[in-house]
Amino acid sequence: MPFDVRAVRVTVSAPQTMASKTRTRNTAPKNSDSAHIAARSRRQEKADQVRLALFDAAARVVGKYGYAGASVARITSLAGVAQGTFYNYFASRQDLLDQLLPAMGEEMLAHIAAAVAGETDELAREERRFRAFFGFLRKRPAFLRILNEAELFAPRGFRQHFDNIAADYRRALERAQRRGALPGFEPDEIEPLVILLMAARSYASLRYAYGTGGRVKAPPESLIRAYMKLLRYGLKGGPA
Amino acid sequence: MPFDVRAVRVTVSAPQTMASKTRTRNTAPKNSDSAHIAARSRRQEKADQVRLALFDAAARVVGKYGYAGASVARITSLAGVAQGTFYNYFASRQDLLDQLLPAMGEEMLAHIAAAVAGETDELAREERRFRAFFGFLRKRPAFLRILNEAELFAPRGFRQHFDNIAADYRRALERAQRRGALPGFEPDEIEPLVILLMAARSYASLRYAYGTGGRVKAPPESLIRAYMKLLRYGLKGGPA
Amino acid sequence: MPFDVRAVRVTVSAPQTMASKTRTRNTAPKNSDSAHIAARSRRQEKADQVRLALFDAAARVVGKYGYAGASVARITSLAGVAQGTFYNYFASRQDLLDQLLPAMGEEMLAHIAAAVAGETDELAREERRFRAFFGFLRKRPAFLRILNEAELFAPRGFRQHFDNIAADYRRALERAQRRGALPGFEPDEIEPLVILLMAARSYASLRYAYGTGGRVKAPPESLIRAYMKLLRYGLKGGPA
Amino acid sequence: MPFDVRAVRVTVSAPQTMASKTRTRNTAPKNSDSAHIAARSRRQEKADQVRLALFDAAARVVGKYGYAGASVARITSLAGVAQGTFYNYFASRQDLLDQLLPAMGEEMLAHIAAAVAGETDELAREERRFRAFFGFLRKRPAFLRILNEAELFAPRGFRQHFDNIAADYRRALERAQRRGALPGFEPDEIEPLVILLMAARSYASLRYAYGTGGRVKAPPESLIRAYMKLLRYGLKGGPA
DNA sequence: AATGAATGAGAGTTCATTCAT
DNA sequence: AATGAATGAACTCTCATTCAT
Repeated sequence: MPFDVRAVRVTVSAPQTMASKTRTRNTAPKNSDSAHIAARSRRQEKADQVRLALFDAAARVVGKYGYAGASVARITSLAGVAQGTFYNYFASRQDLLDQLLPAMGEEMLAHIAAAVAGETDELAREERRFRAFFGFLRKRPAFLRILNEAELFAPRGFRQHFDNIAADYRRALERAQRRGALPGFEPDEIEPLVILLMAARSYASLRYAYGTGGRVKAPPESLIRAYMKLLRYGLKGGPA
Repeated sequence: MPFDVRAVRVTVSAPQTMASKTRTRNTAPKNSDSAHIAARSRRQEKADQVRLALFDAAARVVGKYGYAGASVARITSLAGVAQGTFYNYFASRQDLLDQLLPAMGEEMLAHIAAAVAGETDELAREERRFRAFFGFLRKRPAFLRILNEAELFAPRGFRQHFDNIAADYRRALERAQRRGALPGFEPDEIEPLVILLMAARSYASLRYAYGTGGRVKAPPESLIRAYMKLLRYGLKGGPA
Repeated sequence: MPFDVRAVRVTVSAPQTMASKTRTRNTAPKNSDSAHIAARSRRQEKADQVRLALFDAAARVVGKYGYAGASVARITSLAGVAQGTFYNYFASRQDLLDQLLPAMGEEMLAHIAAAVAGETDELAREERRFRAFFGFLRKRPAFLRILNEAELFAPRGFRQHFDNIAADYRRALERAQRRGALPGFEPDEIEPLVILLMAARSYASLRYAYGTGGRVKAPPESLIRAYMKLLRYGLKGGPA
Repeated sequence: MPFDVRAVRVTVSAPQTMASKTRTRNTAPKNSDSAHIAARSRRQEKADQVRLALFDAAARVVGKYGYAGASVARITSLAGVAQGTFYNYFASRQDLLDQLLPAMGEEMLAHIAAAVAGETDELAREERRFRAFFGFLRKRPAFLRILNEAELFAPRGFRQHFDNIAADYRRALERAQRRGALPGFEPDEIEPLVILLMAARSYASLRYAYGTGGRVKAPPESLIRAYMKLLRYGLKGGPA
């Protein structure tokens, strides 16, 4: 299944204006009769397709070979364009690599938000988040590796993603706290808490989600039970 | 401060038999008069020194430049031997890299065990473990980076270390359970629990320990408070 | 200040017929009612504008980045047209590059001729030429670099310019000789003499005119004094 | 005819310590028994050969194709070594390219000094220098192109060479002045004079020495006559 | 006539490993 | 056992030119 265009659009547009040269080329359109406009938009469409093809190819390649194995040659070959074409869309290999995670991260956020909707109990919400995270991994198997390697190979992208997710998580916990959940935590403990919850997801995915041949496994129920007991009762794991 | 020889010895022997050709050279003793034995052991000693110098150099280099920057040239140069000499001691660059983490991991385990000794309350023990982990990072600053990058650059070593630590942790929790702590967890939830606790350490170190210029920062007390509240009361963070 | 249109026109026409496909398009007039003629000339005017914009942009770019940095992309971008448009006006990048120096050279010739006008003493004329050369460099800073790099990057253009300048110089010296100056030189020594005088200008500009940031410095008076002493008295530098 | 080893040695050693990594590698010789010493010096000899082969190949390649055509691939292929070997001897392509001209320049200086030796009349000395310059071009045909292109493609090397030559020339003229020649020139006019004389050589070589197929032509006698008349009598070319 | 995306050959450089000495 | 020079495959990136629109 290829990339979701919309999700990509949203996030990618931001770094584009900062670091890459795409979309807003410094072309001075001299002419505006309708034929030209039509031609331009047709070209724009084509360009979007190519850009997406590169994006998608990169995600697959990183998913399969890791960032280290994601050479421009492999990516363009999979996308079906010449190597040089790559540089019409991205300033550098790193530029694309850094866009990968934030783009998919947005998609993940949306996926999780949808899963949580309607649930009001905070612990139940967290369980849904946790499950939805793994659900997303199965939907986008490449994401598992992209996420886990980005810290080292796409640090800018990782930081951006991390901050995105952490901010989102933080807002959620703060809302919960205002509703009376999490009564025991001080304000300066919310961020550490966020880190710990993100850690759980990440490490659990590392341990339980990697299947063979790029496949992503569903986590065992024991993991989810343990996670929920920890959140509900702490280390003792049960009431009293 | 260079590597602790003993710690290295212990752990290294394991991967050696798997992947490297060191230590157990097939130097069949052809002669056994004492002069020869003395000569051989002197040679052996020299060899151990070189081996250790390479090990130590590798740890420093990875600590400073990361695995990706740990070229054989840099390691041998720091160790003061020729590049070719490297291959008399390790089968490949990867071979050494994979030995790095398990060796230091043993040291870490010892460090933590010492910190926990004498404490009987399980939650207090865990707090000591958590603090001792960060204490070890400060004692061996290179370990922070070695640990966090090993998963990608030294997967065999990472797995071995991971299993070591997890097994140790598991034994600790099982003992605790037998003593009546952790009453709420089923046997098959112990391993997930171990993962979650390891995750906390690792992610927290990622977020809070990296200082500038290879320095390692002490974690904020708010992190430790949040961690302990989570373990004591779960997500609600306090009693009732 | 942009290019002087007239100067360009004059010179450019020559290489055009050799190497480029411009100006003399094979647009056979199929119809000759005045409306068509007017339309055509309007189009012609537009085309000349584009052509000139490219020319001007190229001169600026070479002046700033050198021939090596004068990519078609940079030139067209500065000229405000698409890359492809370039090839409607010039057969190749090299084609334009080779036209640059001869065009500016004509302008230089005119500049120097104006400076010399009215002076009859040959040595005084040469001093005026020498000074006017540097004056022109300050007027058209880009020329300095264009001239000095053309030999390597636009050899055809350089040769053409060189021959232009040398022929002009030669005519001047021959006229001077007919008026009784330069009595000691044989006819076959005039050309070498021209070379030597051109060498002086060029090397002096190389050594003394390059300022920082594309600025052009005025040469020191000691240079001009030394030059004039050499021409007046030879290597001994003074009478007796 | 390959490079003159001695000439190369002398000059190259200087930039080596500054910019390249050759010769003085950071190897810690741990052992000093005579076998090792012998082995080392044999290796050193071999290394010198390779270095020289690369140097020589580079000179030939630049002489034939120019600096722009002097790719590492071409140089190593002509030298008969692998591309990677190049980087055992030079920090970069540019590093070697910048060493080319100074090395040959030293040789040129020696050549000219030999030609001038014994002559006391300054004008006669200058004629010998002028002729010897062209003589050297014929002896080392590659030098012509190396010299003329270095300014643009090996600016560091050019500057070094230029300063070398200019300093040498300057010393010669100052000596001459102390002996009573050049009475008309002020001290601050010596440097401009040096520039003008170097200009003459260089431009004359540009105009008269380039033959077909890398051959170097002898300059016409008319050039030398014109040069000497200019130096003897100034622009009037003859007495009175 | 104008556009601008696509092309692909070729560039310099790195580095783990080998191997003759 | 130690050496360190040689290797060569693989990498990222540039840019003049083409051509469908």
